Amino acid sequence: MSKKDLIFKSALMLFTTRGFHDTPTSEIAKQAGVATGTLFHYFSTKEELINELYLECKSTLVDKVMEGVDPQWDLPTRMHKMYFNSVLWGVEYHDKFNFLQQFDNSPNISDLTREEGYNRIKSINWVFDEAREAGLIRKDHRDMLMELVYAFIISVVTQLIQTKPEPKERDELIDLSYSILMKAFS
Amino acid sequence: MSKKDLIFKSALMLFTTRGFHDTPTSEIAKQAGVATGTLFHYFSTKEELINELYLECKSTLVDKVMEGVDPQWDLPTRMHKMYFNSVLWGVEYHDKFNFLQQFDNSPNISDLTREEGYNRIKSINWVFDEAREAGLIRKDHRDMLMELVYAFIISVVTQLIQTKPEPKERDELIDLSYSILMKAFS
DNA sequence: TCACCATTCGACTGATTAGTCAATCATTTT
DNA sequence: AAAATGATTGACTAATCAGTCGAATGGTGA
Repeated sequence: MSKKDLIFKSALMLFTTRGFHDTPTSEIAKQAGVATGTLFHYFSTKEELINELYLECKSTLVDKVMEGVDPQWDLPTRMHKMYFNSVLWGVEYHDKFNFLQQFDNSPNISDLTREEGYNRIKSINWVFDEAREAGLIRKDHRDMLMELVYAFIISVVTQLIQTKPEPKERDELIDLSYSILMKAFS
Repeated sequence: MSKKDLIFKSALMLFTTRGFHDTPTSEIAKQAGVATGTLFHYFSTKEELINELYLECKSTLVDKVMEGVDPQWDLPTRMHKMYFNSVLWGVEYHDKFNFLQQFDNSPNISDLTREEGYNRIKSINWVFDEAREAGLIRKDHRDMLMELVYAFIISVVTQLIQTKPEPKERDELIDLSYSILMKAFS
């Protein structure tokens, strides 16, 4: 693992457990096994570090959600796969999941970064609009419904992290929650 | 307004906009119009200040959610009223709403305070147990429903704060989200 | 061999911060 | 009116932190 990645990993862990301003750069460097000078060689400020970390998380999010999704598939199949991937991402990368939950609306992330982050996950939102057009979910109040769908996913992930079921039962729960989602939002 | 309340008010604003560790006590005192010594006369440490602030927020939360809820009403009526009150609380007191969202899981709040905060909102959680007893939801879904309700409330409040609709449309949106929520669990 | 540059190091600095303290000021009690 | 209690002040200090800098290292190509 490169020094840069070691710094990312260390910062991710420390920022989520101690918060941004209560995590000294010296501690990030120490946990990463590098000198502070090295940290500032890769990231000119602590702010830049957290902003890049934020984008890195958003990128792996969209990668995982889109993984194995064939554009040729019909809409319901793609939606189901993406929903499944979303929840699995939250469970498998729950350190990144936590980080995004904590810092998505934090003042440490610049407006520019937030905008760039929004661009990176745009492709996920497209399918939502497609589903509305196709009449799979109700048409009114687009933005609020989207928020509610995300809220739904977040609570499923939180629940799975707390109960830690076996893979088989876990997958069944995700499928169950998906059918509930589709029923509730149609 | 007492000096203590002025300090509370100033700290609430600064903690939510700048974060705990990026808010100097000197700045809290300045915005409150008092000397730093006065702040430390009322709160022996900065930690104590945020912990007391946390409990204060929890208390006004439970007051608002339970406002006008008659124990004589049947369960669905009470649940609907409480859901409505929760969202309205988030909109009306959105500084406190933001604060709790940011600091509910922050390491700055001590375990003792969190426990005390949990005690204060206990009466809200009872209604979930009641719903389970009454067979309104499946027994193993209690925690899941709770997570989902909280996640829903957060996204509805966030949405309402962003779009600032008229009271009539606002109430419609709250009811829409509530009906989706209920559909998910029926 | 040597020049070059990216990488790495960690001691160091200037700035900032939480909390102290000794001194007033205000109010109530005796 | 004297004494006591509590509220308020802000200059001060010891500690901490983000970011700097000059030196050391090692790889690459001429």
